[in-house]
Amino acid sequence: MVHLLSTVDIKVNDKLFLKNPTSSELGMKIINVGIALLEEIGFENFTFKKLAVRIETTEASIYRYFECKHSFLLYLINWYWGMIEYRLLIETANIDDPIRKLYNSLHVLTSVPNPENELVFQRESNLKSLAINESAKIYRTKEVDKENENGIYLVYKSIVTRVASFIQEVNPSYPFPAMLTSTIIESSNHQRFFKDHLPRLTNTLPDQDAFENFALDLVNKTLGINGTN
Amino acid sequence: MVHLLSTVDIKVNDKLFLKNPTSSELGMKIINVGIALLEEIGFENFTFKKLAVRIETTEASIYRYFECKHSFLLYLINWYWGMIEYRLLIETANIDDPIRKLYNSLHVLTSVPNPENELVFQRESNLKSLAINESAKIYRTKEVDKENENGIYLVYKSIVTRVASFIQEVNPSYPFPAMLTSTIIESSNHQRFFKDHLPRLTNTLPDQDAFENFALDLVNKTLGINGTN
DNA sequence: ACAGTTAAGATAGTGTTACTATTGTTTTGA
DNA sequence: TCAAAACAATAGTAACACTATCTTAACTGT
Repeated sequence: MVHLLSTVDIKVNDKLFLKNPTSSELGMKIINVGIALLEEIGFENFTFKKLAVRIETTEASIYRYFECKHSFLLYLINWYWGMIEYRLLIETANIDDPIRKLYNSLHVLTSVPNPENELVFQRESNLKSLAINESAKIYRTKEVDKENENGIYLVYKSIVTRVASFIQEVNPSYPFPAMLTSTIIESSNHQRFFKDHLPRLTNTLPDQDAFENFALDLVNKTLGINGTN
Repeated sequence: MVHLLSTVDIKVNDKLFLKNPTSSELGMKIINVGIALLEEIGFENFTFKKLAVRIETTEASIYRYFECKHSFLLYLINWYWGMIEYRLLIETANIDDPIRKLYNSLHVLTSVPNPENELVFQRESNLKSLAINESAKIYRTKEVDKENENGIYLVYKSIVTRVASFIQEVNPSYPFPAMLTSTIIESSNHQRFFKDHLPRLTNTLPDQDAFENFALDLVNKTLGINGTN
């Protein structure tokens, strides 16, 4: 057993790998250097060959861990979702006020973690970038239904279901809790992408995280919460 | 000159093609059969070779029109955006009430056109499917900044700016008009995708278009519109 | 200490993708 | 009717996405 990615172990659906990468040094290198390489050149230009060169191993060795680069990305995004779910659990534990639970959840879903500040998970901010830049590509494929049957999206669905249940506690008559939740998750990612690349599609506020404010305002007004944050 | 895609001609940024496909029979075949093939096998599995076989021409001939399959998809999505902008223009012309303009805009952005009902544009519903399934992939790449410099996203930005201006007419103090608009556009696409493939991420209403209702509710409450639709 | 297993490295090979280049034939429009 | 453009036919290349095989290194249990 080697040094882990973090103090808490995130379980990832075992259909996403051929051999568990957290079980070996090479596996960990694939993950860590893989995240960096994906960030650097993007999913389209990413190949196992390039990754193999960078970590001084061979394509064949990487293929012993992952079936293809699509599975690899799915694995990493699943890891990211697992992390979000874990943080959601912590940040809403022992809180009774449903509005507070919802606010804390929103923060977990929409904030960008500070790299200096990664207490529980290493590479949390790198995985966030990955989610912002690449996550939209993973399920918009012809294979989504098959993957879904294999349980690949369970964690994502569980996150949405959990936050949707907080929304229903806050406002039991609101008819679109899951839609609102998944819209905020997806929107968080693409608005952050827009901010960096297509700023006319978004709005910024001086010295503030505009998206967090946007999402909070949206939720408050949509659910009829009139308290001050 | 051959039979056009529609009665109104949509101008698409000429950096997206090498030779204008609307100017020839073969070009039109590439577009029409290309849309169908993309719908059938998805962007990942789509190749110019496969398209060439289906329309009984050669790869080389298709390459005379488009640089690569990414440009081809961008071209089609730009066509879609052009169509949306045109419909936006029509549906808000000669209307003074800003709320009505906004409602009509929302309908243009979020509704799925009936294939029987394509008055102005052929393939409008096919292009809508294409937008739902593939549009999220086009700008999440390392080339987005270069493309943006070439004006590829001008039409999308123009759509957002236009609807954002209606939002500001309705509620001048709302601080996130562009964010709200682009969130609704993107959300419309991914919620429709979720509905078909990952239904637990969304909500459905019996006998109604849940997303249109969700978006309308969102806008009404966010902007403080309290009239009945 | 040694045999057995497993992981990884090294190397090679295959079919497909994403193009580019060339040459010859047909179309068309001035 | 003649010149240019468009298209078809064919060939070729480098990279990509794998798969297979063989060897060496490392660790495991008795």
